[in-house]
Amino acid sequence: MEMVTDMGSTRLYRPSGEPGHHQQAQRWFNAADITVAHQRHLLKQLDQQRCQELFCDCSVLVEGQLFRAHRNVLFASSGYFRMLLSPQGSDTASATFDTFSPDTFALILDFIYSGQLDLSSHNVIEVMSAASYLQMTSVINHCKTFIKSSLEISVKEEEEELVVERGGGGGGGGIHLMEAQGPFSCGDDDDDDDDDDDENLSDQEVDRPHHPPPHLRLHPQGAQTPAGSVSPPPALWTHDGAHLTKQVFLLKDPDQTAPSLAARADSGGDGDGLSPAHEGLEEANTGAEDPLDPLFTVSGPEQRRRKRGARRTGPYCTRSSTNNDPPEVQEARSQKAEKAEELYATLPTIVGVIGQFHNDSNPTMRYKCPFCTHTVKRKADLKRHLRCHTGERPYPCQACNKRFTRLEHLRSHFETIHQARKLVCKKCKCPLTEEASHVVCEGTRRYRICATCIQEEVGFESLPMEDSLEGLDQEPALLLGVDGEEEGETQRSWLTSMEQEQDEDEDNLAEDSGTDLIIHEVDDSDEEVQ
DNA sequence: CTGGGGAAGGGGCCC
DNA sequence: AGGGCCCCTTCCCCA
Repeated sequence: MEMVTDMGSTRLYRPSGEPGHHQQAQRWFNAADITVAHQRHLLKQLDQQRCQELFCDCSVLVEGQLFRAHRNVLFASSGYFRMLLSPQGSDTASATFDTFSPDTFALILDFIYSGQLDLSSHNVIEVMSAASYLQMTSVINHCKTFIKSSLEISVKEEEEELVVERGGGGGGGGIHLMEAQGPFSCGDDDDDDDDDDDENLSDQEVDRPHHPPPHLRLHPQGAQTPAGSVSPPPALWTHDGAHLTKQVFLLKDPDQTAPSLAARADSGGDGDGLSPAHEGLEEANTGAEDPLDPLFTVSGPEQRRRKRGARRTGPYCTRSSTNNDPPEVQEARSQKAEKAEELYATLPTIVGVIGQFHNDSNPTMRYKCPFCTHTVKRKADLKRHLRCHTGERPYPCQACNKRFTRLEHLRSHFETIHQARKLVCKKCKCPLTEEASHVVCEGTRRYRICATCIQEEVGFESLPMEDSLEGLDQEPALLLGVDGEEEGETQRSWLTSMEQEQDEDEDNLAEDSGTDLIIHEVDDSDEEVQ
C-alpha cells in the first residue's frame, strides 16, 4: 500500500501493485475514515463490555454507588487514575470519591466510553470540578467552552469587530453555537498537553457544535448576537504541573480533601455542594425575577438591596445604567448583565479552588478563574475579576455615560473628569487651591486652571468671572475651545466657579448637591432616574 | 517616532 | 461579602 496524496489531514491510499488507472480510483479509500470507524467500533465494544460488566477490573465507589469499569480505560483517560492505578498493582483496583456525585461521575464515565459529554447548566460546574479532580483536561476544556458558548463570555469588542471584518458576521460562529442541538461533544481543541484523553476522537465528533442548554438562552433572539460571540479557544486552563501534583496529593490523602469540602461549605453557606449555583439558576428560571421589574437587572446583592429599599451607594452616579442609550444598547446591556448575573449565580463551590501548599502541610485554598489562569483568595475577588471576562460594567457615569467595572473607578473618574478635584492647573500644572483656581467646563469635563493661564489663553478682561456669570442657562460662550468630547456630551463650554456649577449641574448631570453627584439606584430598564 | 503624563483597569488586602 | 484604599500596569493622547 502506498500513500498517494495528502488532502489536508486526510490521506488517500490505494492498494500497492495495482495500476493507477482512473477506473481504479474507486478502490481508493480514506484511511482516516477507517481509523475513525475502527475507533468508534472499539469504543462501542468497550462500552458494551462495561454495561455488561465484562472484564471490568476496576471498581469506583462514588458516595456509596458502585461503578464498574476497565482500569486500562480509566488509566488512559484520567491523570488521577494514572496515578492511582499503577501497572504493577493488584488485579483489581478500587477508588472511592465523596467529592462529587454519582451522577457526575456517571457523566464522566459515559464520556470516557463514548466521547459524549452530556452537559447542562446544572451539571457543568460540578462536571468541571470533578474533571479537575480527575485531571481530565479535555473535559475541563469542554466544560469551559460550554460555559463560554452558553454565556457568551469574553466577547470583547475587538473580537466582534474582527469576526465582522472576517466575514460580515461570520454566519456560523455564535449563531451556530446557539442553535446547535445534540449532546455536548468532545474535541481536543487545545488539549495539547500530556493529557491526551480524547485525541483519538473522530473529527466529526470534534467538530460537532457545542450548544447551550435552552434554559440558558435567556434571550432566544440571542442568535442575533454578533458572530463575535464565538468564544475563543479556552487556551488558558493551564494545569501547571505544580497545581495538578498538589491536587493529586489532595485526592490521595482523604484527610486532605477537607479544604475542598470546607471550601464548599464556606462558599455554599449550607455546605450543599452546588446548591447555591442551582439556586441561582432556578431563581432566574422560575420567573421570580421579572426582567421587566426595575429591580431586576442588577447583580444579586445589589438586587436584594433594592428590594429592601433603594439605597444610595455613594455620591457619584447610578448603579447600572443611564437611560440615554438606544433601546438596542440597553437591551444588549441587559442581556450582558443577566448573563453575568447567571455566571455569578453559578460561581462554583469547588471549581477554581486549588490547593497551594506551604511546607506540604498548610493548604491555602484559592479560587481559580475558569476563564484564565488567575487565582484569588476570596470568592468576592473572583467575582470582581470575572467582570473583566463578562464585560459587565455596572457603574455608569451619569455625566458622560462611560461605564466602569467598579464603583471606585467610577468615583475616581468622576472626581477627576467631572468634578475637577485635582487641585492643579491644567495648563501649567502648578498647584492650586480651591479658592485660587477657576473651574473650566468643557461639556461635562471640568478642570482647574489658574488665573495666569486664563489670562494667557483668552485675556483676563474677556473672562466672565464668578460674579459676572449670572445664570448658566444663558450658556456663556466660552472660552478655551471645545475639543472632541466624550460620547453624549454637549458641545457647550463655559467657565464657571464651583458654586455656579451647582446651578447648572441639574441640567447637565443627574443630580448634584454641592460638588457631588448623588447616586440613584436605577437599572437598565426604561425607568426614569428617581 | 518617541517619551511623558493622564486616565483607566486590575490585583491585593484591609475594614 | 461588599466597599474602599493603595499600588501597579496598560493604554492613549499629545507635544
